[in-house]
Amino acid sequence: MATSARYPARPTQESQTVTDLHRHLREKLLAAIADLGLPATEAAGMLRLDPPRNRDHGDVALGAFQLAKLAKLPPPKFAAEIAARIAADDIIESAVAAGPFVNFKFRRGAMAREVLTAIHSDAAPYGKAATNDQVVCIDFSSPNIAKPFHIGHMRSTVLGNALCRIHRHLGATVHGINHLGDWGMPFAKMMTAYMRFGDEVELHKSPMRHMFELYKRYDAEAKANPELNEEAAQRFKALESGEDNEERRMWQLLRDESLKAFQGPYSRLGVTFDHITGESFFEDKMDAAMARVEKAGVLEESDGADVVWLKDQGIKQPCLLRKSDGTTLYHTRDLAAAFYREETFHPTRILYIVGGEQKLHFAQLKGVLIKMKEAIADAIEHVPFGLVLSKGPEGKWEKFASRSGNAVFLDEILDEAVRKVRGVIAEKNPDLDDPDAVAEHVGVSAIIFNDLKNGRIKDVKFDWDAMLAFEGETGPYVQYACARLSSILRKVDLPVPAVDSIDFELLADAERVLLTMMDFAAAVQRAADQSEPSVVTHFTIALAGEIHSYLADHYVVSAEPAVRNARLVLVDAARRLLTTGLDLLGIKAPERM
RNA sequence: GCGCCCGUAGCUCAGCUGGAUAGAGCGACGGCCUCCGAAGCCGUAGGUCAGAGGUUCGACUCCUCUCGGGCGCGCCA
Repeated sequence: MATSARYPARPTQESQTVTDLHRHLREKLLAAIADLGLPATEAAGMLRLDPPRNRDHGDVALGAFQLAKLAKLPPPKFAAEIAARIAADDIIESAVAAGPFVNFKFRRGAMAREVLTAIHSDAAPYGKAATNDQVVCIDFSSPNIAKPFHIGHMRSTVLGNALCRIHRHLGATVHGINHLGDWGMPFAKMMTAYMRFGDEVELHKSPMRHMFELYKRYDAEAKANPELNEEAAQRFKALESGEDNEERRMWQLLRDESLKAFQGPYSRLGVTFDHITGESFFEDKMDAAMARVEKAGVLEESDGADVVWLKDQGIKQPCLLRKSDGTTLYHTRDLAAAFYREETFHPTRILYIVGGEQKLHFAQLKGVLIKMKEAIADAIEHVPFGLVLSKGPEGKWEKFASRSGNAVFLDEILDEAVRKVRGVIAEKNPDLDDPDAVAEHVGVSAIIFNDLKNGRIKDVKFDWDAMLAFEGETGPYVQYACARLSSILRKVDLPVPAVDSIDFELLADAERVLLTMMDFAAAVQRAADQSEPSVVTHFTIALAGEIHSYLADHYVVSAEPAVRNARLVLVDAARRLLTTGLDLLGIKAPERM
């Protein structure tokens, strides 16, 4: 599909952020390649510098296969020719041919200077892209507020929050949007349930619990009484009529109470939105959206419903935009939302952080826009994620279902995590100030971190033990590194020296830490390009591991002044970078824990 | 039935859009607190990358098929 100027292709690996050291090496290599008589542009495209699997080989490696073919030389011979043409200088320490590879090493002092200066510079956040014209709408969390906030809602919330932060860090204009499910049949069912079995006192006392009870009761009763669903459909029709009637007042009441109840989990998770525009927000915009579809000449009637066929795009199921009773659907509202966002925000990307089971829905949404020849179609991007599974009675992993009652309220999980952290604090750090606040913070972070650790497409196996583990690759592990670094800075009780003032050569023993730090910018960029926050999560784990390892046998406080100063800058940089990394995930780094 | 996703160590997962001996954490076993936080560090054991073909100089990575698990498929969201 051709992309318009308004909706340019996504950033590619080529434009990916690299350090000045890499740029320097790349220039040298291009000169060497030119010296060997290869066509410059073609060769430049083949010039890929990757960190070698085994970092003992070097800091970056060039696999010379493609270039050697272009040069009509055997790869080992070509690699040797390249290596011979890269002279050591104040940045490059060595270039060594190893079979078909060329391995490069940067000077440790140059590496330390580059990465530490960049981290300490206040001009721009480390890892920020030079320019960024992207306007990114992120549609996330978007819970159906007629149901309680449970573990299943957390993924979209936490993933979307992290993606908002990551894009902002890269300098994009971001609109975080909570597209609440506050319209349609689920809401009508809740209204019906409330009017039949509800209790106003209970509703105000504990809205989430009460609505959960109503939800379960409705589900059970509707199985025996299908007319309940008919009543709900009628109530939805009455609501959508736009008249000031009982349904509308009921809708308002339930919506207000739900929204209030949802503030609890949101504030605990530290998640905020730029716009809370639920489906109901588009109530008065759907006629215009439908008219636009009609005008494009793609709307067809089928069994009394209005649909758009997408067979030419390989989608067999039609997209339903209006039911035979005249009411609207999920698709209608998403379409109206897409038009609204286009006009209001002029986005380059619209990310829908919605479970993978809705893949067809978003393919259809995009398909309709493509068929209508709407430019916004190019911006539509479904960011799917895996299900949350729980262990069933027979030990099999199965989908959480709120109706079967195995749903776990998010608050319960957070409370459990906080309780456990509180216990750890009592044991390990009994003198800590305000342990309850720290426990709340570390416990909640552990849950968030756990959710952002694995690739988003994977199903999450809900496992209390893993969720509440605080050792190894966990949130507390990374936060602990931050606390430990802060502690060292406190103990030294000296201002962190100016970066320029230290002898960078003294940090040669921290090469693994420095090398890991250099990966940060690329990690953030990749996380944004692929909508994959776990890349950042893994970065924080890696850096925490390297700094912990370094600290085990490199003392700061007792080192001689020149070494101490250099290490202070390193420690401060590691703390800053870990803090930034965690911040991108929506987690704060504690000074003490 | 059709479409899509997943399958890597006992468990939970990485593997940077094909590259050099497949890496972590947990669990197991063994070490390290008379210098900065042991929520830590160091080491040992553990893998025919589900299976079979194919493409390639080179495949965990791409293609085809098979097996296993999951999700989706017209008036729900």
